[in-house]
Amino acid sequence: MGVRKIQEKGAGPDHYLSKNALFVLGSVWDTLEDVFSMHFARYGLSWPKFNALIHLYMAGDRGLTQSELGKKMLVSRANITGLIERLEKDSLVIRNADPSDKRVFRVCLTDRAIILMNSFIPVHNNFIHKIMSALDRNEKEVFISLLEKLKKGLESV
Amino acid sequence: MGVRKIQEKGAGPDHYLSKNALFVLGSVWDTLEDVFSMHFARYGLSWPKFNALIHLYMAGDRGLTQSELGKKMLVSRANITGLIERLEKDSLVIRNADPSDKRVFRVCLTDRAIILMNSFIPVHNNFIHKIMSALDRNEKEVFISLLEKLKKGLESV
DNA sequence: AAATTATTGTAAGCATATTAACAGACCCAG
DNA sequence: CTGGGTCTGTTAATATGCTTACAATAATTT
Repeated sequence: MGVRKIQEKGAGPDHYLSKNALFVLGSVWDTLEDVFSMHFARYGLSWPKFNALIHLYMAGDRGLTQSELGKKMLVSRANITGLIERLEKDSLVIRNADPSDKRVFRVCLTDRAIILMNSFIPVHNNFIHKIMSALDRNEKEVFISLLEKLKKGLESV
Repeated sequence: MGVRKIQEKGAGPDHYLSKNALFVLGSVWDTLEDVFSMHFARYGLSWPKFNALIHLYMAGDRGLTQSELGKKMLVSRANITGLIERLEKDSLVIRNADPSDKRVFRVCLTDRAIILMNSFIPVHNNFIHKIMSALDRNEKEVFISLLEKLKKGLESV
């Protein structure tokens, strides 16, 4: 049997499994995902689906190509294929062939999606507002600045 | 064509796609996932794999049942089945039948895994220390307290 | 002891992500 | 105007998560 090292109190391998900022951040993120997931589910949506829809909503009637959508959502084209398929199955988007470029589809919201978003967006804004009301204006600013500091540090690792 | 509402500046649907604390939090989390993913990959690991291994490392020679591991990792038993299969394929864990309960396997680290963890854990500690050095001691405390405040708010939604 | 309830690990089906490889269509250079 | 490089969307394989359902085994209740 191999010998497990680093067993001292306070320096043990579990010291980053609790009281650590990254651990707390992870647990907040998990909770956030759960809470948002339920919130979106009440409207038949998911986080990625909402993300796609809001970008398409803002893009207007011309819609977006799958590539454009991928860039905005920061995911690969390969993901978009499946996501759009699922949204199509929900009758929330349609893929229109672009007459000027036979490679691309312009993805557009259906009327059903626009109606959904028109009612969901205010609900979503309230939801976010309610969550963020846990922090006052000053705390929010401090929080954002600390996050940005951490992110800058991350990017230089 | 449906009509898109809420297009006013400052109240438009994109105001929570930037400058918002949750948006910044999400983008930090994304970066964190990328950075950690590369870090783990250098040792042939992933975040979930490391997570399982560190819990097993701390559990000692008796190992953990898949259920116990799931509880510690906060994921369902169904996930553990696949994760353990993949770790078994990497020769990092073995599943020993428990003589006193025919339902369960006790999952244990192989010598290979213990050697790997003995060399990885210090590297990992340094890595986390380096990332967190973006914030000084006071900032870390403030950061954690804000995260916890936010989480408490989240749990009451 | 027998019947009911609970727990364990697995499996199937889905959603979301990744990467790598591909065919088709475009564009620019010569 | 033809070739070579580039871009687009798709596909396949994999990793990770979820839920639901199931069979085997344990534990508890009666």
